[in-house]
Amino acid sequence: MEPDDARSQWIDAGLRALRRDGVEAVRVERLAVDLGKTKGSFYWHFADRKALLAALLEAWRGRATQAVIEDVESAGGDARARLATLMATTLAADGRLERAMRDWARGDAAVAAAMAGIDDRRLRYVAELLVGAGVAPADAKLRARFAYQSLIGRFVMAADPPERAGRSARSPRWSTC
Amino acid sequence: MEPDDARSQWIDAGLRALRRDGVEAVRVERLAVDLGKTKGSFYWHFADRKALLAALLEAWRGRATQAVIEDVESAGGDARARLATLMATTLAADGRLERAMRDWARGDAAVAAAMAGIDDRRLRYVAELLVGAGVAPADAKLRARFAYQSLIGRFVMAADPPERAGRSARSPRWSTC
DNA sequence: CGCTGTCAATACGCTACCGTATGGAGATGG
DNA sequence: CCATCTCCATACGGTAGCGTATTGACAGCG
Repeated sequence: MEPDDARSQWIDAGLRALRRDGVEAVRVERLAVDLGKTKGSFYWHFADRKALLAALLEAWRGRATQAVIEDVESAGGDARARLATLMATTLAADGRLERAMRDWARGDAAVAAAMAGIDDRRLRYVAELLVGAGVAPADAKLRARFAYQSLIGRFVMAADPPERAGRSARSPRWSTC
Repeated sequence: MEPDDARSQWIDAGLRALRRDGVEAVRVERLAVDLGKTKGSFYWHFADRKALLAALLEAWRGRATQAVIEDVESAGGDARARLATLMATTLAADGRLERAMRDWARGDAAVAAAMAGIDDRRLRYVAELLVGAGVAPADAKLRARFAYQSLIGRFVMAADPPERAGRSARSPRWSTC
């Protein structure tokens, strides 16, 4: 977990490549050039390219949901406030990695399963917040799904994903839909 | 345009590969095997792989928007009915090609531009239908965007895209959101 | 000083592709 | 009958990338 660990360097470089150009760009020899190392190092730390990809998936999974939820929870406030925090956080987030992961999920069952789990977790969290904000439980699931899908759609549609769009005022009025 | 035209066969095979496994899977020699031909044929009909990809983009662009809109328009009914038709049609559609195109758009400016144009066209159509259904023009754009994004999100999220889900009853109540 | 474990560089073979060059079969017209 | 045009097959050279094998640098330790 030490940041100067060579293995972590490979993983970081892999995540950068994944974020920038998708899974197909995660190439052992390219990362080696990026890091100023050679394949000899890589194959010391990883069995093969597949092992690196697995590590990337795992690294991302840890940060994908837990971090955001914890941030929102720690920010406090009532359900409505936390919902706003969540939306602001998510809308301001960089969707590139998310997008690359989703691309990757098509064609890799393990990644697809991880994505499905993460989607489910996020959906349950949003629905829970909605219920806390006074939405009828039956409607909450539907609305959560609708809102979440719209968010994903936004990320996927964006030619150049938000990346830190600055103003978040242009966003739809989530809480009123 | 004749369906038994050899060039069209290459394009169809390319679209199949694109749909199944994304742009990266559109490989000249693979398609050649699929078609029981060889590269000699391919390079007779296309200058290079890039030319095939351009043809794929063009082929898809023709069918992506125009066809759906024409279908809905020809089905008739008032704006509300046409909106329902559109939703039913789109929800029942196979999103794999759509998804592959969107993946492809990240990393290819021309594809991204085409996608943006298509998104815009669809959005304007949905907004127009919403206005016809009595929604205030100012709200129509917002709602159209929200609904459309949600649709894209649905396609992208689906681990195994609808493909022809049979029942479309489980879908959210679009017209009431 | 040797020994050993850790990490990295170099060199190699292999596969999957791309694009080109060339030849050849079959039709069609003079 | 031959000339030409269309369409495809075969053969080739080149590149990118994977994974392996081998060697070396360096540190800690006995």
